[in-house]
Amino acid sequence: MNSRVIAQLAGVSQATVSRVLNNRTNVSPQTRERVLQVIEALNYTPNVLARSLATRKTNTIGLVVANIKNPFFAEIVESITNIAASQGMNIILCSTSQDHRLQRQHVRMLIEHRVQGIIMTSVMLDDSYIRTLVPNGFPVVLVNRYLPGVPADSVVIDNYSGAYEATRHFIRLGHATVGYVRGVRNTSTNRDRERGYREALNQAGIPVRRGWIFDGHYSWQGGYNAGLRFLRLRHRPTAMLCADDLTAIGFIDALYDRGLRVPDAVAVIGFDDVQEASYRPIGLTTVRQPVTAMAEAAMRLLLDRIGGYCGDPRQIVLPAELVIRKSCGANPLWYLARGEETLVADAVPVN
Amino acid sequence: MNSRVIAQLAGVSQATVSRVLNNRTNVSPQTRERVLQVIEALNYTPNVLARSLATRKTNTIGLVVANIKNPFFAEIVESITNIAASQGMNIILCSTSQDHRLQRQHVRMLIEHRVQGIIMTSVMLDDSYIRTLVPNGFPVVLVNRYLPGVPADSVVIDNYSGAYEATRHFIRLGHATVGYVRGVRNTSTNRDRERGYREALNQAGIPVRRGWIFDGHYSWQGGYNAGLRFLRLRHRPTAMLCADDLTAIGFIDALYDRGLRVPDAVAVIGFDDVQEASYRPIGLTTVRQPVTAMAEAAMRLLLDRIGGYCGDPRQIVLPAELVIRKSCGANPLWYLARGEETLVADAVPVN
DNA sequence: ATGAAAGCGCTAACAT
DNA sequence: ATGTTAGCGCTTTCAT
Repeated sequence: MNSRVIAQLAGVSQATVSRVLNNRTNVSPQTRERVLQVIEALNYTPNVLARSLATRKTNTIGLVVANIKNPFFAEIVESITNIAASQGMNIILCSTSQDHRLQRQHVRMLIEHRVQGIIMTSVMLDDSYIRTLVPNGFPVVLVNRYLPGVPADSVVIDNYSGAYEATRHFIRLGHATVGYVRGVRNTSTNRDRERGYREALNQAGIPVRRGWIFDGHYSWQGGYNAGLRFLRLRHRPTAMLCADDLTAIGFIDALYDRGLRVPDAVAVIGFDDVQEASYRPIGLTTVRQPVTAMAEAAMRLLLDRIGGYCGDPRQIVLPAELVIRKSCGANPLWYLARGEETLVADAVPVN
Repeated sequence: MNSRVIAQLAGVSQATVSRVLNNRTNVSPQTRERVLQVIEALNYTPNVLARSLATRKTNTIGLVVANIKNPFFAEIVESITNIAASQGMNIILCSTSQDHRLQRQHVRMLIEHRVQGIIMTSVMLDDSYIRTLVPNGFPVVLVNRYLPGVPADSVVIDNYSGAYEATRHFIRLGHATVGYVRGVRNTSTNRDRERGYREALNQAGIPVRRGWIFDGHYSWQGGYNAGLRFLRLRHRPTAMLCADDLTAIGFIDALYDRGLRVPDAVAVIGFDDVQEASYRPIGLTTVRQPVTAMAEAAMRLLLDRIGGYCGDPRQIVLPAELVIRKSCGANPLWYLARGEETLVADAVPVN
């Protein structure tokens, strides 16, 4: 069913139906009423595809994430879909499973769908094909991970400082041996975090030991495997920084399965501050990413571009914040003794 | 840019370009090659909207979930988008935040986009407007929650039995006092689970006490609040069934904040078996929903409908499975003594 | 205030 | 094997 049959039944031209649908003013109240009644009676719904074809606007944006099951991405998706909905924008969601080919395919699909812009949360450092989109003026915003050398808008937190501070925190707590579990290696996030970790050790005059850096993949399983390898170490570090919270939890679980507890056996800090980190039995100290603020910033950048803004790329870097819980072994008294405020998280919500 | 300019530059008709694009056989290799080269050179991408308009097929399906941040839904989204991608289908995702109006609005939007079918994971019992879609022959599949009286395809687990068995398990472990934290009340899932809980107590001759049933909303916060109210009880039950895992974790966290530990203070069982339930420090006993199987079944039903199948609605009910961890206070020895296999979950993954 | 007509970029007969 | 033509269901001038 289409607007033409509505027109016929209402005894008007199809153009008039279109005017009613779009709330144009130049249509008499009686006519409008009549048209609306027919629409109602037939339960007619306009075809957005045809409209988009005619207007060359789809009001749709593409959202590409690595893995929706990672709660960090789930939170981003939630925030962005909410903002989009409130702006009358629709979202086409793609999950790439950290797969280059798949991601490229998805981007292609999005462009075929004539989305008005794309938000990508999961670019890898060698996804340089993105570079070809941007110079064409196609609106792209990178969130969470960025692409050095690619002139695209981006929103990230200061991962370097986040990791640096987390490692510093370990050192101040008295740890002279600190390890690291990596995330996906060819991502800006992992690169910056690993750099922050190394730099903090260097500046403290603590050598970085290769054997204390484990591979991971921003996943529970990656952290678990790292934990198993950690356990086989002759000399274990007393503290471990993990590339994200999921990794940290996997790491903790591996120790747990062998009867070791955190922070007694090892101190652990993660990255993201997903809700799981705050679950009390876990109590993960972590570097928070302000997801909502990131999503808002990303949507603002993207909508600016869609609105025609074509200035230089803007890079938004939000601050990282260390959220102290129990997994780092910090004791509130320790902070008190040093005259610092306790940074302890999770005030008890009252109803 | 459109296929017409490709045609011009390649010196062929636009119909031929279309043939190349659709891999039709009736086009000479040389022509095809020439066209492909122009396409490549101009980096041309066909317009799916126009194609859909012409073919009346969008290859797109709508997916409506309550809340992507709930890992159970995240897993459903992940599974369904993967299956869809493998079938060349695209997904438009909507998150309703348990809001009737919003959900209705989203469904309308999906129909405007001419999706070829809709998968809904979050219908509420009074979402009877769905009823109007189905008789029109529009493909709709309900997953997780169903709508009694609405003749739509659906995929659920046997929530009644799941809750019944979980409660039975408590009773067999010696608990004579068992409480329940609800999910969203006007959902089939909560209704069936609550019924299973009540029935198990009834059949054991244990009275159901109103004060031991708390409201929740399938959320951490709901569980946490229930936990706080639980703590104010004069006579507390010794075991609590929770409507989902998130609720259970919130409940556990509330107790934890007051210094009580699970299962020492109370035994707890959840529902879903999301990954969080298996995190070792939590170790939540729970009723598993086989998410992947549910997603596959749902997609199969939907694709059948899209393919033209128009038989009677099919209701698929998958079995629920109790996954034993430590939060219910079960001890492997206990099972051993009774000559039962231990059902304990989470075999240690080795790399 | 309303209608007629020309597109939007594609597919799908129908011709040749 | 290729071209011509008529839509798909809208929006948008341009008339009236």
